[in-house]
Amino acid sequence: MREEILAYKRERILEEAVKLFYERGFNGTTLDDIAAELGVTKPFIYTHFRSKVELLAALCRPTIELSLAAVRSAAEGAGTPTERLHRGIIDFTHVILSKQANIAIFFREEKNLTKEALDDINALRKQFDRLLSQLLREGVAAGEFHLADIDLTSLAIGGMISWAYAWHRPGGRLALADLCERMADLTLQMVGARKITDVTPV
Amino acid sequence: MREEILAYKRERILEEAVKLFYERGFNGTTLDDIAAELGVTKPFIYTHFRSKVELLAALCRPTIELSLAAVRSAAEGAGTPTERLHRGIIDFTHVILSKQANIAIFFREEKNLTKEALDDINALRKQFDRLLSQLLREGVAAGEFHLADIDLTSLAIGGMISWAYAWHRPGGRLALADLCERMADLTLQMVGARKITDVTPV
DNA sequence: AGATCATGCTACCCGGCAGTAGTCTTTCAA
DNA sequence: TTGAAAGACTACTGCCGGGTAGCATGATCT
Repeated sequence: MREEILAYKRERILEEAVKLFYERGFNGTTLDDIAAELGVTKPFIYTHFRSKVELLAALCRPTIELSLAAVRSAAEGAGTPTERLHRGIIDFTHVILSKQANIAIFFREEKNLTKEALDDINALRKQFDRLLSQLLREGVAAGEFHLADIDLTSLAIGGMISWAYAWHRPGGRLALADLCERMADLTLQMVGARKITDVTPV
Repeated sequence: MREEILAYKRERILEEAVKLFYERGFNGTTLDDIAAELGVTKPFIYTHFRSKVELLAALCRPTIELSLAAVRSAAEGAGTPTERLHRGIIDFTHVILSKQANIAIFFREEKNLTKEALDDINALRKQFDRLLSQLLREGVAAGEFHLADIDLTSLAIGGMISWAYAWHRPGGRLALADLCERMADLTLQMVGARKITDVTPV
């Protein structure tokens, strides 16, 4: 109970910090701004986070973890490489778009993280890249994908999806789920796979 | 002569600013740092730029202009849509990679620009997107490209290439020209075109 | 009721840095 | 050789904002 309340306060601070860092940038936001938005004062924040940069790390890392978890569960799951890639990209895109602000903040503000926090997160990103490359390799081995350069393609896919944080507008032309689906279709086309809908109609 | 020297000094300042902003971030770099790197003092910089953010704008805008010019000249040039897209992506990728630091700075630090400067640059980006979409549309009309969603694909391509600023390491596995070529090939595969090398061998 | 503890606030410090005022030096013209 | 103008430097100012010390308030326990 005591713990839950503490965790809730922490979440509220993070929520508001994400909103303001996203709108005004990390350096354009003061702790007083965040506190004011929450209807509290600056020292209150310091009872939950040791510093402003710790706050930044706390709102970046879990989001990168989610991205990694999305591709991991798809890559290590069942199905053909095509099916797994499709699933992985849908889930990954979903993370990027539903955590759009966190992702944007991470990419923009990584220079503000401590070296330790950044190394830590970059280790996760490295795992992400390895998993994706490995999945592409399996697809090529299975004759499902047709690629000239696996590692480059992996980076290209990662970039194409990550970049969605920059242009996505919630409430735009496409619903979130549709958008994820289309990004996955584009990805399959890019790796030279037949569309999954041709293989296993849903 | 007088003018040329002035322009040269301006360029040197920008050069050093790009280097430091790229390494340490805009807010992590002081004007004293830049001045020290140049072997001059802070007021010297103020004889060439009115403020720190003007310096930032001065190093972002021309790079975005180059990107736009790259796709424009390819899109409005001669050749089939496939050839033009291929050329455009090669040139665009080349801009992104040869101006990697400037691009990185722009995407990371745009929140630090004045509203006017940002609107100005975003107008260029809008033109970029329109040109790319238009080129894709022509390719579809000509039966060369096979796309479910032209606008989305245009964003995806733009993102995939732009993102290269985040992973490219000069002196890496591939030479710059090869990298550009492969990104263009990936793009063609993504839009469902036959590789240009199948069409017009070089 | 009084003691204790948790919780959040008021009020402050202080360092860093963008931007400036005014001086010195160098150059060049007459 | 002197005067003026340009160009760059020294030496400041002022403020913003991260971080903290210590106080007030109110709940809980005895």
